Amino acid sequence: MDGSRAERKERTRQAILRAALRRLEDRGFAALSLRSVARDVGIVPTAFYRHFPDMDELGMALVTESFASLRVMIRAARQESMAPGDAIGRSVRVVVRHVHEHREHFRFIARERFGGVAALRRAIGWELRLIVSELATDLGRFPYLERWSADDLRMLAELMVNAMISITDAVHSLPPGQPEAEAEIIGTAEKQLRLIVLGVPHWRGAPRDGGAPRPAAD
Amino acid sequence: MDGSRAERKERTRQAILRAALRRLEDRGFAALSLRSVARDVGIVPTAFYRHFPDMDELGMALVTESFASLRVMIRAARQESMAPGDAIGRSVRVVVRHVHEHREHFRFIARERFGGVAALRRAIGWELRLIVSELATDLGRFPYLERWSADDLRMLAELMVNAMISITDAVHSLPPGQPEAEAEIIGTAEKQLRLIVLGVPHWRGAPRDGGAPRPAAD
DNA sequence: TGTACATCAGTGAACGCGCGTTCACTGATGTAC
DNA sequence: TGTACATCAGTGAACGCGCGTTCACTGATGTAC
Repeated sequence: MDGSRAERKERTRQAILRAALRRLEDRGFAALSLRSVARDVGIVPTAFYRHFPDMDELGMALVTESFASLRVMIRAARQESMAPGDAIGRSVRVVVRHVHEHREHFRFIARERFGGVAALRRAIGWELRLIVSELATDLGRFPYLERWSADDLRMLAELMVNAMISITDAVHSLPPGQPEAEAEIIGTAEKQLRLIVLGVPHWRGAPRDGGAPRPAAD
Repeated sequence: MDGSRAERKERTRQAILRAALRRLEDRGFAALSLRSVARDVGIVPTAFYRHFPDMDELGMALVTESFASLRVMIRAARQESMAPGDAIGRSVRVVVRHVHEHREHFRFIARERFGGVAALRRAIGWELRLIVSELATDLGRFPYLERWSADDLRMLAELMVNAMISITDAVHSLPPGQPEAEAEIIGTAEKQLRLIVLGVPHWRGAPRDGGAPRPAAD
């Protein structure tokens, strides 16, 4: 056991976060007990209080950590989408890779987004709305989208974020080590995003680019 | 207390389901206790076992009931979508109305879809996949879509179901009695579905209808 | 460098509580004759 | 229609268990002089 007292304390704190995420593999946060976390870390239950005032604060720390992870992914996906070529395909693969590498973070967000703890639902909802706003701003720089209203950009961003969320759900709901099932998920996700993008030039008939008729399918 | 013994038993069973859904307003199913349900119903905890072998079976009964409710909604939305005129708008409004009238069922599905109980996650996932399949079949009858592959129809159905699910999430995450916030949700949902549909005639350039260029926005 | 004191991460006993489940029971309803 | 017996929804006491939280503590690390 080396390191200063502060370093060792930080290490225990990290161990608590790791143990909690591991325990959350098959249970919701509401069903996670302080004692089970302490047991996994190898400390006595009362030592938990040296790091968090209660379980709710542990939950909030997990939200913070999980969204830090999500934002790393978004930054990577954004870079892929700005390079020329198959932007959608590369973005989707970035998402899938990150979901694999940080399964626990994404599962935590997915599960607690509508989970049993109101404080976590609120915090996660807030963060997701922020991400939608940021994507809406980004989208405003793409062809056809420069003249869209802020509202419509948000609408589109929301649609895309929802599509991405359902990819992450699909990815971590399949058992590990099924490359062909995963390839299918990736394929479907790409198609969905392509279909959405396909509608963009025809939105409200704004751009004068050939005047395809509005579909009769509505 | 009238009715036959069987009728009274059925009434208690219904009371248990009602009490459970009421308790699930602010908690996940994993955090729902047998004793709290019994307390609400007004029976002794042990009487619960006359109706369900354990809490898991109560959960499965709630899945069955909630999806019966969901299917009523789908049938209504399908009817709206076949009448001429603003099919999307009317379908969305049907969804929103049903979500209001059966808040508890929809919240249950939303929360337990990724919730802490594996058996419920599996059952709900199965039912949702079934619904996607049925919608895919339905969609195959619309203009432009007759010649889509089964895979692509499923992809589109999934996208639409996800969009609808996020409507229901949005609806029951807002406090009751906010007509203007709700109108905005409805508006956004309609736009999202319209945008998706707008891409349909241009998918893979299949139909020869004017040959709009593929968008550069990918 | 050495000593005296302060800090504080982790300990361990103890508490009261709500939980799921068991068991033998009660007494109203249902059925066979 | 009346009687004797069977069924079974609901009762109430009891159990052992894991939980969150309190408290006074220990002893290694850190700091002031």
